[in-house]
Amino acid sequence: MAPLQGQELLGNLLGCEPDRRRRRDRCLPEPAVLGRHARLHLVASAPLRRAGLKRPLRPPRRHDPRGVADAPGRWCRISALMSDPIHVSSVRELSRNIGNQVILSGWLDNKRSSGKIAFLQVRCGGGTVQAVAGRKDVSDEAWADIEKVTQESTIRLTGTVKEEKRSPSGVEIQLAGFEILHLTQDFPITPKEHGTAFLMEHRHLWLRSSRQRSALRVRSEVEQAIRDFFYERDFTLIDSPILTPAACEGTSNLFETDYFGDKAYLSQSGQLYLEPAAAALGKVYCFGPTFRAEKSKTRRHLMEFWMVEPEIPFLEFDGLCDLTEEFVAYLVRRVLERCQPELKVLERDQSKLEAIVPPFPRITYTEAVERLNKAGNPIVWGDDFGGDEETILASQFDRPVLVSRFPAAFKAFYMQPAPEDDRVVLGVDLLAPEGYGEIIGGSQRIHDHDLLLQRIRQHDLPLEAFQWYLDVRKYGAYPHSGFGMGIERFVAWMCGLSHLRETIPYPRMLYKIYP
RNA sequence: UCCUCGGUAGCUCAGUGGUAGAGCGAUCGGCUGUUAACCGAUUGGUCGGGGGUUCAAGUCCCUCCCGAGGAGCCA
Repeated sequence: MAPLQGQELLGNLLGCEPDRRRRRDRCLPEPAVLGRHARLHLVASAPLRRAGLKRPLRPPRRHDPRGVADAPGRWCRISALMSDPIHVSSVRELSRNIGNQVILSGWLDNKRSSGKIAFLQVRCGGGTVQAVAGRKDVSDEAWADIEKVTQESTIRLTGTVKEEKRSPSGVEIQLAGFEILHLTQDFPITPKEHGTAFLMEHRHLWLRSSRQRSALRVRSEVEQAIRDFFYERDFTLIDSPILTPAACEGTSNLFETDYFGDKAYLSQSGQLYLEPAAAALGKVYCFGPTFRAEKSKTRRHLMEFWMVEPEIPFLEFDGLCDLTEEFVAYLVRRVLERCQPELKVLERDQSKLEAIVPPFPRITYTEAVERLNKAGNPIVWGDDFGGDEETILASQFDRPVLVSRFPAAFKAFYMQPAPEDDRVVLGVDLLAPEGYGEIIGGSQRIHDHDLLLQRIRQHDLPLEAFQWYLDVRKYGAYPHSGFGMGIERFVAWMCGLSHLRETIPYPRMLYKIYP
């Protein structure tokens, strides 16, 4: 129940008849949750006075910030002292405080003023609201402060909330008081344009801009949706280790660190650690940071990124493709449902996202090669796709396409060979539309001990480092499948951003680790 | 690592071998409904570093540094 504030507190408590002799009296719902700054003054109303009760009733919890008026059956009237403004910690709370006095602390986004009127754009709780002050509405001291306050200064303001069509948000605060908590000098990011190199040097301050705030809110929603998706389907979250003794897949470059005299590496995937856990707990997933020391210098790569990886026992390849499709459709729907303000700030073409509904087209690698050749791309069977190939393929569909059954030669060692043709493996990549490319890579894993051993040897991997991984095939082997999704690529797709660096608060890129 | 393009005021950028420029910001003044407010004035420079060609280099050449985009690799 939303706290009752200000004038709403005037009324009769607990389901009694409204006292119609006083216009402002109203009947409160039961139980009434009182706003933080409500001061209760309960007095016996006429029927109780007639019954002989003369002294005021004590309020249930006087000055309790979250007080509940819980005096069931009492026949009494509440009145509130209206002198204290209501503390507001986010501009989102303003729409239910129309007409009330509020007090709000935040940062000054921008200011526009003429000689005798000033408009302040105030950021509070991630959103912004316009505050307006006329010269005569505030004290001389407050007006002097309004005149000298600078962009990104910290301020505290008091005023009345009102609906106002001329305000960008439709709500406005008519200022009564204004106070500078900290006067900022020369905030580097001005309201005009800046280059990305400059903005990245000031990433810690760039976060305050509306587009960056929106992208990070979408990221937060996506991460919440991921956890909800797996929680609702009875998965257990397994936090895989970040420090690992050896390469998980052996192909990519790893960040090396010292581990008490031994070498250790930052994890590039949690999947291998998930497979033993799946034998213990059933459906599992991991979700955490991942590190690749590849010298990739493109808009689609970060050195540190977040990956979610589910692993499902007894799920075979077709079921994996179904899960991939269901997962992506769920996340897109959640973003559309809960991130409307953010998508509007980002000017995302939402019709492109609304089209992301099952079923997704599914083609094999061999079919993909044929399609590419028809489209004039000279790729031959056995080559891996590059960015161009992914874009051409994805552009042939209006929703993500699942490409499966790749040549074993360029895929990871643990992928299960296809039953009909052992030159290809049961791996699947999901290519997103609009040039966003590979979002998900998954596969059915080899569960036969001897075959996996053979693959480890073929890939020249250090056998001793994989003994524990082989144990999964030694003690109760089971078919299983899973996939990995890069959060930043997915968020970039949702937001329509061309570069991953804006989808993570502090991106780590080639040679760049500041701030 | 390779390829391409860049580096000029705090920021974004013009600049034809011949006097270093604009807009924004900042500072000062004006303006009672602004929407990246507007109007006037002021302020602001190691032209990325070094070397060379030239009477003269921001401009041409060499070299190094830094940045952006892409390739490979991948999510």
